Amino acid sequence: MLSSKAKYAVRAALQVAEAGGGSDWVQVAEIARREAISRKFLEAILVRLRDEGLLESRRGAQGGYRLARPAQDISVADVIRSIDGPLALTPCASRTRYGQCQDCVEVSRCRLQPLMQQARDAVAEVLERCSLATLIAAPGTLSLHA
Amino acid sequence: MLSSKAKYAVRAALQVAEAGGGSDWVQVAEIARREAISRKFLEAILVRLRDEGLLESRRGAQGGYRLARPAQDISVADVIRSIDGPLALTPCASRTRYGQCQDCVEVSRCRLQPLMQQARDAVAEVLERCSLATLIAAPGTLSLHA
DNA sequence: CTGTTTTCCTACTGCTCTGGTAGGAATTAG
DNA sequence: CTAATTCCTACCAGAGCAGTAGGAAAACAG
Repeated sequence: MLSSKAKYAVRAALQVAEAGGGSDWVQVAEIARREAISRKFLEAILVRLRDEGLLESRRGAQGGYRLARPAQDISVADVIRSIDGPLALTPCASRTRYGQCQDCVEVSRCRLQPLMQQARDAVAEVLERCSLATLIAAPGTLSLHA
Repeated sequence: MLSSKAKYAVRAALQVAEAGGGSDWVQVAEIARREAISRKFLEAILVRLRDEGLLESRRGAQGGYRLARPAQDISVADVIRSIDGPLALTPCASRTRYGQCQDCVEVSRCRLQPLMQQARDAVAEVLERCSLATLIAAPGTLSLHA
């Protein structure tokens, strides 16, 4: 399950992407209002997305956030990973942050790992293919390749 | 990420399936030894799998656990869901335990839900297709349809 | 240069979940 | 009856989650 932080993050990223084609600065308070999220809580989320290189920020009056890259170059997977970490079900199946499972005796002989990698590939395929632009463009197109 | 409980559960289920073709009673202590899991901890896991209908148990001397169904009729998804709950990334995308997300304002207009369902379908496809029998049979066959 | 807007940083809190541990009751085989 | 084994209840420490609070730092407007 995703954390609510991650869900908020995707929604917030969509708001940023939509405002002025993603090139205008959008304020936290504005996003918070539109998505009905606590402003303070949202702040922490956006700072994280900025630290991960998905957003840019500017302080002060008329400041705010905007996308660091075009909307079609930011996938939903990027956003989720920035907040919740790897998509994989086990550390040993993660490509972005591979690590050995502590409870696994020997990775090379693990019977689950190949399966876990398949599962990771399957979910990554879906979430990496879908960019913020895709999500904005058409609610209809998504169901097409389902 | 899976809990370590869920990973132990899959390994334990494999041990049960392997012993005597799944029809003999296997003791907790035996599984704990072979998989290097705390016996008491494993007990809780197996009780859960039994409650969910995947295993049968018998108390007393010569007691233990065995599969409630043939190994090819128990999927890895079944085991994982028994311990960790739904595979879906959001409640609103779960088929086995559908529920509305609290933080979601209106489900019918949620822009994430279709995508989350795709992700769920993708991971479920992999984990439901793979049974305990599949995992036991061949480490090689798995990588074939990757 | 002053005030206003807005992000940014640090710290705190209450709650639930995770990963166990402990002790003993109930049941079954021999 | 005795030994083996599951089953039940309770407990515990640490981590993570979902926020909340207060103010410092920066940028712009005038």
